[in-house]
Amino acid sequence: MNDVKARPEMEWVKSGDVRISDLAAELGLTKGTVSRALNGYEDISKKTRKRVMEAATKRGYVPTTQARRLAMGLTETIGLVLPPMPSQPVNTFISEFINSVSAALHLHGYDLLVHSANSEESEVEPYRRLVQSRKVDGFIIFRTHEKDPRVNYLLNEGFPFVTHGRTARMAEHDWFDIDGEKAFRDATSHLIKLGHQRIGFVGGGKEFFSAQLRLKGFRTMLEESCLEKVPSLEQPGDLTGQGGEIAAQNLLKQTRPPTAILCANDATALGVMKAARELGFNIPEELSVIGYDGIALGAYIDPPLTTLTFSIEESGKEMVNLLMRRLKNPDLPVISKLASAILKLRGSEGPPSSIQNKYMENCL
Amino acid sequence: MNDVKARPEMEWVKSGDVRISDLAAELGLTKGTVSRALNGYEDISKKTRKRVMEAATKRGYVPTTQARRLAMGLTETIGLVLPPMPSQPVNTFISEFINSVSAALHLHGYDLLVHSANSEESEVEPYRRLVQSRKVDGFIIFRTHEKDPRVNYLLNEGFPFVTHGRTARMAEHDWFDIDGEKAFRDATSHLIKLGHQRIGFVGGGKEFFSAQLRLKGFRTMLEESCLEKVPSLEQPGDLTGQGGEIAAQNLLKQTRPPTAILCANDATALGVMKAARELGFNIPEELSVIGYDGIALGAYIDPPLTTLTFSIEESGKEMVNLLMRRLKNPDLPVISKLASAILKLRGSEGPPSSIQNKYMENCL
DNA sequence: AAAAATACCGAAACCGGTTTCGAAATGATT
DNA sequence: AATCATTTCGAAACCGGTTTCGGTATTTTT
Repeated sequence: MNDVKARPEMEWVKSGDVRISDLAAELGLTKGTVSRALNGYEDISKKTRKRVMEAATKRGYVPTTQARRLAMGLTETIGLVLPPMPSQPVNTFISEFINSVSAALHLHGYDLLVHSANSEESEVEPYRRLVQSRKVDGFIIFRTHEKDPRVNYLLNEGFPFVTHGRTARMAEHDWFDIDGEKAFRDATSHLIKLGHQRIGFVGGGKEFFSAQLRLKGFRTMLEESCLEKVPSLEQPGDLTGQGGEIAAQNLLKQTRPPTAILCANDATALGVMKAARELGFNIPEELSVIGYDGIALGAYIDPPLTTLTFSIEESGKEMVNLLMRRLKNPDLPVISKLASAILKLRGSEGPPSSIQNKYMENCL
Repeated sequence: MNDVKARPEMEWVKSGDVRISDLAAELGLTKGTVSRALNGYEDISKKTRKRVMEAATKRGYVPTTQARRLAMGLTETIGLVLPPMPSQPVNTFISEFINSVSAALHLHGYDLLVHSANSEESEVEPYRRLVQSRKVDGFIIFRTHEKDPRVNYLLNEGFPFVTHGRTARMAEHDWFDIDGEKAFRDATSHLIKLGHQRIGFVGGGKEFFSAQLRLKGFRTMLEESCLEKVPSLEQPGDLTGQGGEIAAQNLLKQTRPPTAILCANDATALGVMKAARELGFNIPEELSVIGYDGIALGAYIDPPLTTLTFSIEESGKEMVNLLMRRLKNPDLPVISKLASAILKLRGSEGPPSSIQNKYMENCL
């Protein structure tokens, strides 16, 4: 890229053209010495170090990452595999999550490698490839299943990772999770205090462990409040808007439809609201709806969606902390962190139109 | 990692433990020969090649990516820098986009490095770092500005990249874009045919080039239809829900409010709808609203949001194609691809309540 | 059967850094 | 001033591959 024409006299710092050997030659030193000077080794005189540093900044020297990493035997890269998303409606979570993870990693000098999963191959295949080709030092995994093949594979391989969400083997790996059980106890309690007696639940499929915990919280609170558990009021879902629609139809077409519906995530809640509208249920007068995720967009719909929300940024940061700790010392005991979601009231819930029974504080 | 205790007799294929030198020693060959055998060089006998290949698969040999890339002088990695997203409501676009780009890159053997931008530093800083440390071979850039510092930097540096969106210097770099001008001509035409005479426009800030083109399409169609251009009906926005709210208030509180509002994206449209509800405008009877982006979630609100939509997957794929071409041959002439958005009618628009003037096909 | 051509593989340099080890130069000690 | 301890740097190996070059061994040609 050298122009034949003479350029005006200016610092022509075309970045990326100076290697450590160039610097060494220019300074009359060896590569090794320059490297040690730049990396703060103690066996370099202040004078030499100063000379090297100045030359480095003057020439705009930046070490080639690939070479440094090869020499040091690490990739300084963390892998994140996106789940196949066939027309997932509201995956606003993912981009925010990626953003926060990436930012947190950057503070530690790590890069984020985002890989997409091919829905035709096994779920672990992308992980296997990344491990075998040694492209990453560890993984961030989210949307865990109770029996998660990815977790099984990595545990077996002894490869570092942190999950967002618990698994059946959570005692064997670091994890971060939101206390969905408590969140749904809170939400259920809130509805009961408003006077609801028949509360529906639309969960994620049972493959997602988190969805089960949310269901558990729902049931627990029902029991504590002496409300009978009605199986037909618990509908499965697939965490999509469409899943919410179908589930809501099943719920609302019953002879005694629920007066409130708890949803395992916001996308589901949007589907529920849509179906409710189409069936002529006014929200929140005739039907209360509560979601989970806290997507910002929920504030813009009518009525604004009451939801359980948590800090995605904090999630990313915490997970990165756990992972960095693990990378520094693989033999440390497993730790985990459970954060809590808070109920953000926005208006899609309220007292039932006809309060059948008075709310009872203590049940005996 | 050798256990002292004897293990049962099984193929102990712990992946990632075999190097090319191990293979070579095992076969009585040199590294170079093994490498050439594996990479299909012609100067290897069929017999030797077979022997090498079999040993490789048997031992589960996979070349270490870092070493290969260092030797070959390329990173096989593309960078994508996320814009700072301070509570952006609807960024579902981003995750889908990342997903499709990542998948497309994978087909070419490339990885995607996702970097987050720190809002405190200059917009080009992340790019500069990635270029200088030679972490990537090229960039995918989106949300371009008319005068885009990132584009300026990379062009000056001679570094490969493709943009999603045009810029002032679009003749100098490859780009992919949606024909927003045409899209908004179509949408405007649709509204006019429905009988609307006073149409509002909520644009993105003028820093986004695409927003300007959309505005241009809007104006063009107004002119072609002999509708006067009313400056007060053109409101700026910032592509967020909140921006939409503010803009809608400015529009709807006027003495002669518009009967329809075109929005530069769906997030804005949601804000507009929220403000309209609060001001007592029924949609679509008293106010038509049209968005742009085609976020899946728009189908779940009430009324479902009519929007201009395009294939994000195709966008990602096309951009990757452009970039791969550029990497293979940096000296090829600049090319670009313009895709079109289609108007997806979902119900948030309709004829105005009172048709003031009859729609005129030709204006003379 | 000798010469020329070809097939096949080893040797070594290279990519751009890091890190260990030892030697020379400097300073401190007696 | 001779001895020992420190400071400071050079030399070389190494990370794990790729690629060029040249030299045998094997065929093919005459």
